[in-house]
Amino acid sequence: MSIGYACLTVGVPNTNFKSCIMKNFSESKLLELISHNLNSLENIIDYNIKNNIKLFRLSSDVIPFGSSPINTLPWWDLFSNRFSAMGNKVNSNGIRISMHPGQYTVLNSPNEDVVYRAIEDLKYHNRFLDSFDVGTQHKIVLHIGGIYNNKEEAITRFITNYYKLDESVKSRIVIENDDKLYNIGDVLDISKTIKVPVIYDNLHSQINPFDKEKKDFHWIELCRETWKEKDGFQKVHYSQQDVLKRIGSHSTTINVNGFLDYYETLEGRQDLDIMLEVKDKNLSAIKCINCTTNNRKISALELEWTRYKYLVLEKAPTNYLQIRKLLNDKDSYPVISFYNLIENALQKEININHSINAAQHIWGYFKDIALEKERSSFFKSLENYEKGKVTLKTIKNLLWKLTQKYNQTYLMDSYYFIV
DNA sequence: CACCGTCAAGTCGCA
DNA sequence: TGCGACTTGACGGTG
Repeated sequence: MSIGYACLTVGVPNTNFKSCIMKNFSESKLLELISHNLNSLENIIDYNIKNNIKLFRLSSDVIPFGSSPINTLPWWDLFSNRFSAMGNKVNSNGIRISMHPGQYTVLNSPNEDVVYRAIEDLKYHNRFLDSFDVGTQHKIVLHIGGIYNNKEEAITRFITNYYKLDESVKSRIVIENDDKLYNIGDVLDISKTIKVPVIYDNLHSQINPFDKEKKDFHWIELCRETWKEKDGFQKVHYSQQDVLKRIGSHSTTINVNGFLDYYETLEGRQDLDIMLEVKDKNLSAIKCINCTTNNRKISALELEWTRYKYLVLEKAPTNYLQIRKLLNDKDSYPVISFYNLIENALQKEININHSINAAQHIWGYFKDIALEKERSSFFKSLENYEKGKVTLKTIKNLLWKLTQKYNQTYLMDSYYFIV
């Protein structure tokens, strides 16, 4: 079983993607953007390898205007060396990649033009994955599309248009239930005709159920039948509702207790990959991996603690002390209590005294090496923050600059700087 | 450097 | 029939 995350990272330097608006489009601009984005993508892959994350969705935005007629660059050729290098890393580390065109790629539209663009977009996604030289278990996830006042016809159109796709594109397509129009029953039905694997999304099914009496595992077992040998392990999407936001909004982080409730219903099945859809991305991936791994070593939690500790200290000093105590027994693996305390701390409102205390802790790394003007600048900012003149972000930016300047590797990976 | 409107895509609900 | 909402992260212009 692999657990992974989608497209972007949180708190990993040099992993951002750039784009431009059509108005500023030019070939040289495009070359520059692609080159930058491929660097970022390789950094993400390196990060995933280092953190033992074996499942990752590639962003569609790596090649700006990837399927647009304005992009006539043979990027797969121009950057073939870069793709090979990344492909080797993916293959040799047993990483499974995937892509997921957005909600605007609609294969079943009654508008021919829209369908044409959808087909072009799927070709782009397939070409992108092909550039890594990976097999057909590396999938392209697609929703069914719109209804246009006649669901039956819309489904027929989806099937007809699916058959128009190239064999190589079809070999990667998998279909997913959505939160509005096509529930898991609909998607499984479509799969019966076109024999395409089905991804079960738990949150979509909760919002748009076929039969709300049926549990997640029921659907996962039915979907399992749609995955063949050449498709690799069955994949599912897992996410939780953000309680403060609109129905369907993904949560900030994956709540460990909720995830484990779900995980336990899977009856120990290991031939299943779980793609998390969550705002804190890689952070939740590491969390869920640590919660489900058979390799229960406290060193994994200690490593996590180096990343979370100042954020916890800033939000909840009590939790900070509790976690330190929790990690004292080196033969234990108190993973659930550990993440419960972290999640609890991060939910708390910022308290000005606690945040000043945490900033001073970080300052401790620099107090003996910083220049006098850096010292005065820090304390001046701290004073201004206390008076409400500047935000905490200013303080953190200042400390982040010092972290980089003085190469404080221990602080480099700290989530403290992700405001 | 912080802030915020804009961009890009297609569908659907509502005047 | 046409317009606004929906979604997302980055752009790009302003202060």
